Amino acid sequence: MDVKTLCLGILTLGNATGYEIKKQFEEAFSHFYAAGYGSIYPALNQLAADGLVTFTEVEQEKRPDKKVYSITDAGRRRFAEVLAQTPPRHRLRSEFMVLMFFAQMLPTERIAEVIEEELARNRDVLTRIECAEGSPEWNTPGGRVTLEFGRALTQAAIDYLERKAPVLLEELAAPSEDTTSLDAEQEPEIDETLTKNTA
Amino acid sequence: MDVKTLCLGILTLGNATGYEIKKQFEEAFSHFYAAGYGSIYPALNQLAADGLVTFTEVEQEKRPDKKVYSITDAGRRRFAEVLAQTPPRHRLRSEFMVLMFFAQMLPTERIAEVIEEELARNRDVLTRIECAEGSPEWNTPGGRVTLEFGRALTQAAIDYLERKAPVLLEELAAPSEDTTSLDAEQEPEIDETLTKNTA
DNA sequence: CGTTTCATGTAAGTGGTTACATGATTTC
DNA sequence: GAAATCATGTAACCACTTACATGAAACG
Repeated sequence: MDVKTLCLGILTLGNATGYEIKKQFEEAFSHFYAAGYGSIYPALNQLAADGLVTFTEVEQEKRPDKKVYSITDAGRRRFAEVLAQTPPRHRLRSEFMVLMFFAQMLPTERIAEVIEEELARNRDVLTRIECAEGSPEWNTPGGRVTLEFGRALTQAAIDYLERKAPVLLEELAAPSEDTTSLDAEQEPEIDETLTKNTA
Repeated sequence: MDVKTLCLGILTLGNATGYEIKKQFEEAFSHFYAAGYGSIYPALNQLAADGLVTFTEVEQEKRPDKKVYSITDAGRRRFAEVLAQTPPRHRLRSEFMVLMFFAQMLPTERIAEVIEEELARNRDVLTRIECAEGSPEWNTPGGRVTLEFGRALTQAAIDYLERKAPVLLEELAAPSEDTTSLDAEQEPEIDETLTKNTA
């Protein structure tokens, strides 16, 4: 599913400008789908060219002019069609996790900093979700589920990081002390090769 | 961070072929970074051209020939550099969540199916993580953290979906019965417009 | 006997990011 | 006086996805 389709979906909920659509993304979707102006505005132009949305130019005093977009019947039909045949993918791309994986290659303070940043980001997501939960706008069955689901995941992340960050930092500071495995004594390095070929 | 850098990182752990690198991705990284052959093989060719890895062609009987890649000193240095200046991003793109959000627009059985699929996927991720946790290969401070963190998030997702899926399906089947808000009586539809302009 | 495993690649297409461009108004 | 808000866009670039191509052997 692309940004074009998502814009269509948001316009299903009511008329909006490109700028407002971006805000909708940030308010309720930011924890599972990001989109910037660089993809939203071209998407809207394309949708208009395809007759899936229409717009009215509104002149304003003291504010830049704006285009208020509405979804057309064709647009509604198209959205329903696309939605019906969208496979429910769920992909994470996390440089944070990569940094954690290769934690030994970075200074321990840097890791501490990175974890702190990630915690801050998660707390931020959480407040944004709780704020959206308070607004009546997202109080639909689907809206509630996505917000609650987002909250559950974000809370789990915060809990884990708060609990385990100190342990990791300790391990990194003192690599010889192994706090979890008592039987593995002095395993110095991973073997030179990962190829376990029987040939 | 791109696939090229990730390949370099994996080769930090030991020599491997492109095929094996893909397997490493699947075993330990799949829950936070995906990569297919279509990005791995070109990445390795580029890395070799840049002198960051070398390879030996190994002829095999009964198996296709293969190229075993090793990271060079320049490659190690480059990886450390890139890692040190990688911002810890963490982005989710979830069509599953989009489907949940627009659940009212789909048949209830389809939603049930989608949730079941997502649960199955999560259980799959969980077993893959638990399998990796059993193997000594990922028993490093960083390896443990990424696996445990992945497990925490996946478990939270499973818990939430198992707990709340029946509630959602009930709400969708009987839209008039509102199980959560007792004060909101007969709010029929979201307002025609999302524009809350004061002008 | 069908599927998975091993093994490497290419080529076209897509879709999104980043940076740039502009500028008045309101809030802190 | 600085920063955020409102408001819309373009253009170059980049990285990844998907589909295609090939083929023997082992496993169930």
